[in-house]
Amino acid sequence: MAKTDLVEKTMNVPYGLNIIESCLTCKFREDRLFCQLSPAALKKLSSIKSTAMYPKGALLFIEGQLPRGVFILCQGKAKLSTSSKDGKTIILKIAEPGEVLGLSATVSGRPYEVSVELMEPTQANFIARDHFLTFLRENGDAALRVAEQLSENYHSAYEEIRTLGLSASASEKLAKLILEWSADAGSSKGLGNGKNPLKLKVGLTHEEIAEMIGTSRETVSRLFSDFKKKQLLEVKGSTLTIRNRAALERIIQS
Amino acid sequence: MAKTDLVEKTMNVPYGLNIIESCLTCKFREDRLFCQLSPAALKKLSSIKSTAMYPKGALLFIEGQLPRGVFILCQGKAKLSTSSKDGKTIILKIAEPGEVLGLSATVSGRPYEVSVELMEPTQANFIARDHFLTFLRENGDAALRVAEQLSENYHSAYEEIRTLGLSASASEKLAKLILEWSADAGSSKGLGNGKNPLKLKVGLTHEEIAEMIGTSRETVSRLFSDFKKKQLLEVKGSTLTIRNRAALERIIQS
DNA sequence: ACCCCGGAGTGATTGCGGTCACAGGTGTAG
DNA sequence: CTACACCTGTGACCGCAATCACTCCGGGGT
Repeated sequence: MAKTDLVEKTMNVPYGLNIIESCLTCKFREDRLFCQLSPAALKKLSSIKSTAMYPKGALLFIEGQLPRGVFILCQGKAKLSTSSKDGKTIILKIAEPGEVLGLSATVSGRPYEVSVELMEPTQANFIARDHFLTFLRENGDAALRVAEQLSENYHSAYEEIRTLGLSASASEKLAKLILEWSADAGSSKGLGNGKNPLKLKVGLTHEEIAEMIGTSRETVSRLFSDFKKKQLLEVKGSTLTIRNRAALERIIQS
Repeated sequence: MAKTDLVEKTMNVPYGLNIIESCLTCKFREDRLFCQLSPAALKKLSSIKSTAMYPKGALLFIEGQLPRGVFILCQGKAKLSTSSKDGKTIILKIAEPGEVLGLSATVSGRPYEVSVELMEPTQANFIARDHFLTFLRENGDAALRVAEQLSENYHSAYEEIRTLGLSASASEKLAKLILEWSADAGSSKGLGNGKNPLKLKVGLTHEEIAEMIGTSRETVSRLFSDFKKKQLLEVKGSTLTIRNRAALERIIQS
């Protein structure tokens, strides 16, 4: 494909990324949205998508814009956020490679509800809205997969509502977030207790963490101090070590 | 169960409802999920659905249950809520006739994330999960409509996140809710200002309103007093009259 | 008629966490 | 190496709203 050639030529060492050459050999294909489609459908899909590289900090789209289409993250993380006029911001989620962004807006035609900012240099596929919709109309199985994805999106939004609405204290919310992280990372059994400390990398500032749990930066700082004092965890640089997971779970409580 | 017996026995004049005989003549068909399907698809659809009547207070399903299928409200309102172990409850939305409930859980196979309690005697259609899924697989256009519905669900969850996470004060949230109500009701232009008071029926207790905006019952009471004192609105029985919509909008502000 | 119960209004008290204000710390670009 | 920008940690203060504890009201049920 000409497009890919172009990419190769102009971006030999784009932003220090190794480019994923083809969707067919992409390691994320298996566990994501468009796995198990018919070969014909897959072919059609790759004919309407275009790949591009973006630098760290780039904005794929901004809340309120009319939906141009969907983006699929090949590699790199992205921050989905929304903010009010008075500058307050919520981070709804950190998207990982393989995720489809802008799906609900593209399907419904409503404006994008979040802004997407890349946290690292990123390779992403783009599919324009009209192409995407006609593709879905012609491929019922793909439409069903999209429905599943949307269900998942809804579910995570729902979880966010629960934390925001049901948890009394800020410490509760922070504990919840940390446990979520640890589940994503070493999902392997009972780490994080006593003799089995669980380490994880946190690439977020306190400010950003605050925006994720709907509190202030200072409160996050104080809570981390607290948790450290209580021996629940340790922080060295960007590495967080969970020392007493049980106690964290107890904070979320009852 | 005794409850079901009661339902069967009293079915003749179920709960003072006029039964909607057929989906084909239902006035909600036009503007809802499965409009504009092919006649064949519509026929199939009505062959797999079953209609039932429920008393006020009935629970269609409960959060955490495995998804049995979807419910479509023919008439009557329902309260979608979720709650934590310690008894705190959030109401996510009040569903109106025509809405499809349990969609995301049914599509994804995840447990229902909310509980649905009927606020009035209600007629509803039920479609079992497996029937529904095979129907979707065989009708691509229906799958796409489902995707649209899910987008909408996501969108309203997203709005909830914004109010919960971005609004500073409780008054802001209440003002927002009231304006939402007024938009649903007399969407007609600039009512609710000065000489054009906009009346609307509120069938909710202060307790329930509190659960919708994530605050306490007492605070809702106090806020209503406040708003009345400031001439923004009046309350008589279950009728709420908006006197100064502009001021309400100013509360949401900046 | 009565009671009774669920809802509504209101005061007093208290504490969590937001905000302001600074003082270190760390990294990186010049 | 220095400088500047951006993080992090902490103290002081103070306001909103949760909570507790009542009273009052109205509509059913018996």
